[in-house]
Amino acid sequence: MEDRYNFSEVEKKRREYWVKNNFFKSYVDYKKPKYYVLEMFPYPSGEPHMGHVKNYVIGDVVARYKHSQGYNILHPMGWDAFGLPAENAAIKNKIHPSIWTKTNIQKMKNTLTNMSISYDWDREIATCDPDYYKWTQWMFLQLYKKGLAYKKKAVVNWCPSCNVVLANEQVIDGKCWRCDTEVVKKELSQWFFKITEYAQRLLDDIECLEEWPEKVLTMQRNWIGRSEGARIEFPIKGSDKTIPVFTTRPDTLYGATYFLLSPEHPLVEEIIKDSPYKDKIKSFQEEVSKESTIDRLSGVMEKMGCFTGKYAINPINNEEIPIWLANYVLMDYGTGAVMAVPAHDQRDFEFAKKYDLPIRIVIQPKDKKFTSDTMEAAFDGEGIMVNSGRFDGLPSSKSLDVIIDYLIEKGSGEKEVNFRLRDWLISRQRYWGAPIPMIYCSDCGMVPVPESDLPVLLPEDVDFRPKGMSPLASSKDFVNTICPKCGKEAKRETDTMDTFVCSSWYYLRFCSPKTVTAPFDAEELRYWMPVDQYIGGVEHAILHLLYSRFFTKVLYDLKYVNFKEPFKRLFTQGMVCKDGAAMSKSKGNIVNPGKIFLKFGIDATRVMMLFAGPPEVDMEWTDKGMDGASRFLNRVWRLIYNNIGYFKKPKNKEEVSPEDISVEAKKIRQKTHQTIKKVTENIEERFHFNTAISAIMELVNEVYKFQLETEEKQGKEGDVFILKEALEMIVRLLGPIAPHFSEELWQEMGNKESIYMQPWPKYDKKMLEEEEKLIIVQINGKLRGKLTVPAFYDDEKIKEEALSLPKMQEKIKGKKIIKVIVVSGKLVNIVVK
RNA sequence: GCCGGAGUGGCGGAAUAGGUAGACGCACAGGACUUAAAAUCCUGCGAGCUGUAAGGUUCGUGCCGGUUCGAUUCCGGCCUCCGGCACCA
Repeated sequence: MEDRYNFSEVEKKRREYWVKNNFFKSYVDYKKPKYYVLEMFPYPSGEPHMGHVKNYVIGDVVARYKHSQGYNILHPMGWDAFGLPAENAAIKNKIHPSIWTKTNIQKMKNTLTNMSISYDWDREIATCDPDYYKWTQWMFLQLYKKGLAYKKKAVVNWCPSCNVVLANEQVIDGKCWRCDTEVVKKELSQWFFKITEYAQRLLDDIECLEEWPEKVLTMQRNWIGRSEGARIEFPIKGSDKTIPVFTTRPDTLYGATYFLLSPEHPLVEEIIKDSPYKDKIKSFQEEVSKESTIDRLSGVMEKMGCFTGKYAINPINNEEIPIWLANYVLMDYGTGAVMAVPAHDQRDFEFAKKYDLPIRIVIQPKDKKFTSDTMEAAFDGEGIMVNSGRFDGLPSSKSLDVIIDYLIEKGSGEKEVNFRLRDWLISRQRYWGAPIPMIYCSDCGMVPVPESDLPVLLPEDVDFRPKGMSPLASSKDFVNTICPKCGKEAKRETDTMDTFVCSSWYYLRFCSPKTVTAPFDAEELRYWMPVDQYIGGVEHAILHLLYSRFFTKVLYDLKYVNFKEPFKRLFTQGMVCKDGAAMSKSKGNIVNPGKIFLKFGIDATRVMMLFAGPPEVDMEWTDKGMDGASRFLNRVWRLIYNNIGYFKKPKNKEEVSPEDISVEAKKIRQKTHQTIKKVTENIEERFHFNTAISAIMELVNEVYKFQLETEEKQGKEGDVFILKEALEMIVRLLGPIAPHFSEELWQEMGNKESIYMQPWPKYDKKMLEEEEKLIIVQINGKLRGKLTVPAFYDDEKIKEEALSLPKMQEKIKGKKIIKVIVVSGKLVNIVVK
């Protein structure tokens, strides 16, 4: 054993030792409870960055910790390998996306194996591997069979830079989630997954996700966006058509003074065909369509409208109200038509003011009275109904149901629930993805590829430069096929699937990655799923996590799985920042993990990342922090090295009598057990590795002082036993945190078996008890003194002692004691006047 | 605008069924060892006032107020920052 910690040597030695002994291989074992730890698999973009490192270190600590608690661990890793960057890099550097991707996978895998993250590499998967995407295509077919995959012509989000459509979830602030380019609208025929059919269940089952961060659940709730209300039919004057509107406020129906249509509403054409305002309306529609997505989404846009010349009839009072087009009415929410109630909706209020439309108050608050010509903003609170015919005098809160019932009776409306969630657009006009397994036959129409013909292989030899249409369309060998139904010539679908489809089920594949006859082995799935601990960045709070929940529910309905939610517990880690900003190439504040590992070692990096702060919070990377972490490891190393002799000697007796132990040693023993307790609780309950490490540091500091003392004072016979226990615990508690380091020390201490195989240490409650207690003495709530008393003292005795302190006597002299508060074993507060 | 989360020393952060604010670490300063440096070890380290010293004392957890013997923690009202959603009818 060297007198200083040679990390490069030790890390290499221990890495090889673990691999040689196959410690991280996982097998089904019904005798043991299972624990499935999963970190969100990465997109293989090249070298891993510090964010990856943080993610995998957290996962590794959890996996190793849970293993030591006797769980049978599944801890796999793979690659989310399809996607645009591969294609873009390929275009730029003229290498095939598959080569680029494979090279990157190799690079990232090298780093991860170097780090000795406890992955079972036999389970490695890559979504671009035909053995994998065969089953992604299979998933598509199951959804298709169930009517959950459909193709339709729709106005979609188009990124002009990536040359590809985007799902709603991939549009952020009107911009492409990947390249920040402003998204434009385009009408295209596209494949969708009917996630909206699961909206209610996706919302309801959020209640089951007790161990997910509240933040993520809130985001999902908002994204699903359920609102309850009514669908009300408005007849068009002079036409047999009615136009439905959706409203959450049927109670304000009497206040509807005009009617709004989205400029894209399909009925606009018909309504204006004999209108004198026809030309004006056409140019208005054109103007609105030119408004950029960003402006239209930003909410700061000026409200604009145009009268159609037609009238709608309010079904509740047969009042005729003018029909306008307005740019603030969205075609893809509700029905694309709105009853405008300016007195009780701020948007309608602004619009009415601008175009001088009537405002009619139908709900008055209890404490004041509004008048339509003096009110300065819409009143959207609850109150008493007025100007509402037979409903006058009803509280608005109660009138909701009453009015809906009345409309139902009249046949002009019904209850309705609306969701903000849209169907998931999954087709992409790009090369590097899983081909959609569909065939178009001029006779049979759209025919799914038979499951036995899967996979539909991605052709190798394709010009994949983006042209706005799928590159696969240029490959005749790919496109031309025969119809599986009639055997005639037919053409393949040339779009590929959104990569989020691939990643919506990968956690299932990890349970049996080599199964060839099915996407997963049912038996293995039953044992391993659901994922017990999922760890990743919060940026997937909606996208990936919502899609995966959707897939699981579909598979549940198809009886392929027996659980409704895939991830039992979710942990979202914070970002790694430097100089106050997230590390990014454009900011130039990237720290290369490989260089750090070479300079400081893997374990020091782990300690630094874990110690910098709670893992769910963004952390600040500092070089000084790295110095501190290596200093700590070296300090522990020296501590063990200085005392290694005790472990080499023949075995000491296991038990010692109290007389053989010095007072100082007793304190060390107490501290040791307190530390076990604290570290266990901090890891178990909230992943607060920073305080776990600080607790170990405290113990190390105390043992340092203690060993110096015993050297000089020669201690008592039993002290060696206590010292050894403390040292052993320091090493074992560091096991999951600094694995190479503690494995080496553990074996240097004479243990033959790996520290990885050791059970997690348990603390002894008896050892936590103190013989003396420190009592805080306050006067009027302010700290005025301290008192040490035997632990068995009761409140009365403690109070006496506190009051009789000379210092207290002096301070309360001449004052009146009003009362004395005693908090058992902790504090005395003397209240004086 | 709505919904979350957070504001604590020079810095990262501890401490909340209300009970010593600042654990642990970083930085800094002083000392020991050394020819010297590095490394290591020891000591100090929120601010002010006071004392030769030990100590004493006031202020201090974004701001203002409340409850309480006692508030970083609970309540009410603000301010700031971060994240999400955003003309969703």
